[in-house]
Amino acid sequence: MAQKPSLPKGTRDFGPEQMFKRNYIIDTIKDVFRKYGFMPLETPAMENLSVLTGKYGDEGDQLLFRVLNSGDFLSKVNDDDYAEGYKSLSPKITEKGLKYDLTVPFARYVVMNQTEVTFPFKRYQIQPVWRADRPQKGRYREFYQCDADIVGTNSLVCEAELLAMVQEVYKKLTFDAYQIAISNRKVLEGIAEVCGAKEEFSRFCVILDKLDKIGKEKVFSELESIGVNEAGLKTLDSILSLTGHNISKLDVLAEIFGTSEIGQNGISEVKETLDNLSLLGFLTDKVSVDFTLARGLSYYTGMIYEVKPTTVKMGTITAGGRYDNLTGVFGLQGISGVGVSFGIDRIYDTLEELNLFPISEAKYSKVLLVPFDEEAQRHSLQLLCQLRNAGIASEVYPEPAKMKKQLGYADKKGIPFVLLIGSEEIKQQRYTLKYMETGNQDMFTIEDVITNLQEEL
RNA sequence: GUGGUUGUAGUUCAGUUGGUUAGAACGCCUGAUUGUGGUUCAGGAGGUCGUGGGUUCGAGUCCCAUCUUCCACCCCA
Repeated sequence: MAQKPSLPKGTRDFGPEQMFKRNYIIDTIKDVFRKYGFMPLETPAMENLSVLTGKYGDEGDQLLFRVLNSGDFLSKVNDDDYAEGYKSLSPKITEKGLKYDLTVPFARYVVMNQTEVTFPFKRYQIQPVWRADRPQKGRYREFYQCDADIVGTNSLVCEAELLAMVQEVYKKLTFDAYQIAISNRKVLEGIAEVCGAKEEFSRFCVILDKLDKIGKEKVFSELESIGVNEAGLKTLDSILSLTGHNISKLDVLAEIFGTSEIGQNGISEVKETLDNLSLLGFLTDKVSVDFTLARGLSYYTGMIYEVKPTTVKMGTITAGGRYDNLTGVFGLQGISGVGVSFGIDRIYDTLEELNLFPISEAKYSKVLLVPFDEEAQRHSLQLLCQLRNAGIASEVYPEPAKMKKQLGYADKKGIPFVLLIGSEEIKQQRYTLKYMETGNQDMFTIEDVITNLQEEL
């Protein structure tokens, strides 16, 4: 029974062309991570749900993919569980889930291996994660994250290093049309405090973050609805109206904060991060302090940052921040971490849109051996062996098909050379090497073929 | 989770107010060309019209459900 195959919603295949480009991005990021001293880590696709739930807020819990228990998953369920609905039923039939991000599994790893890891621990991790979101532009249910985190130190040198890496990665990708927005949860808390929204901090953040999307009026009216009074809005207005250089904005904000300890604290963290970044040799003109930057999962506690393209309509392509006590929920207190996450899929779309992928679309095979008959095919395998031993990527058409077919294969696959092997060649021990682009061809011994191809490399 | 949108050949898409046998381009296969690809020419194969119901003498076309695509919201990479 033939059935049309299909993919689960929000998932994709990556064909060879796409993989070349994806690998280009991933390799570039990986190189930079390594250069900054990060070590690789991988964790399972699945985690126990106890590890995942409660770490991403209510929204996040709903977006977790749950894996149904194997076997008779109903064996532990009775009628009462069923009657009480999914909240009661769910924990009895599913105990594992697909990972939602790389940070929480990393925290789990650090806790489980705390005696082995050397702090500060710097690790990078490039793996798919899954979210049961409704797919949309630049949003998939399976997508790759590309994280680098440093845990076990409070130093703001880490923040600066991560921001430096961001700039180095995009420089290597020849992508320049982006801005890094930075802020600090403590600065936001300070703002909430002076605006009288301290009690509603998380809702305050969510609303504030929408500023560039829905505009000031709507933000203000939403803030009013959570109890921010007119004086508070006026203060906020003056903060949002701040212009000029990063440092001068921060200085004015410090005056507005007055005695708000947490706010002052946040400001000095931002300043120190910027200072460290310039000591590392990076201009801070790509970085702008943005007091409306409030996003981030609920676990961020200190510096936060996100990168957006400026000339392409695209969401955040890189984001990160500091989380003071992520390992705390797993029983390891006092470990602070800070990380950054590159969204490969969105970077891909951005580079594609701006035509920034290198033109040299890598093709693997340098030469295709084209045998005319069974005897030539046997002969070609020995030549293939010599070519490969010489380090030349080469392949043979696996059946003695018509030359038209074999040359067509080389043509479509973009293999630049073919080596024709027929009875005449075997007799002479000289083979016809043809350059596909021009159609020029000549006969050489296998040694000369190898020399010629090596010169081409 | 809310609102909208999409689905016809391998791919991109036509298909009139419901009316005979559902078309095109590209791709694929064969031949022109028994030792020469990308060009050209000739011929050919390929479709349960997303799926399941319903209305009708008759459904690719209308209705309902469901899945899928894309977009916006919530939220997020």
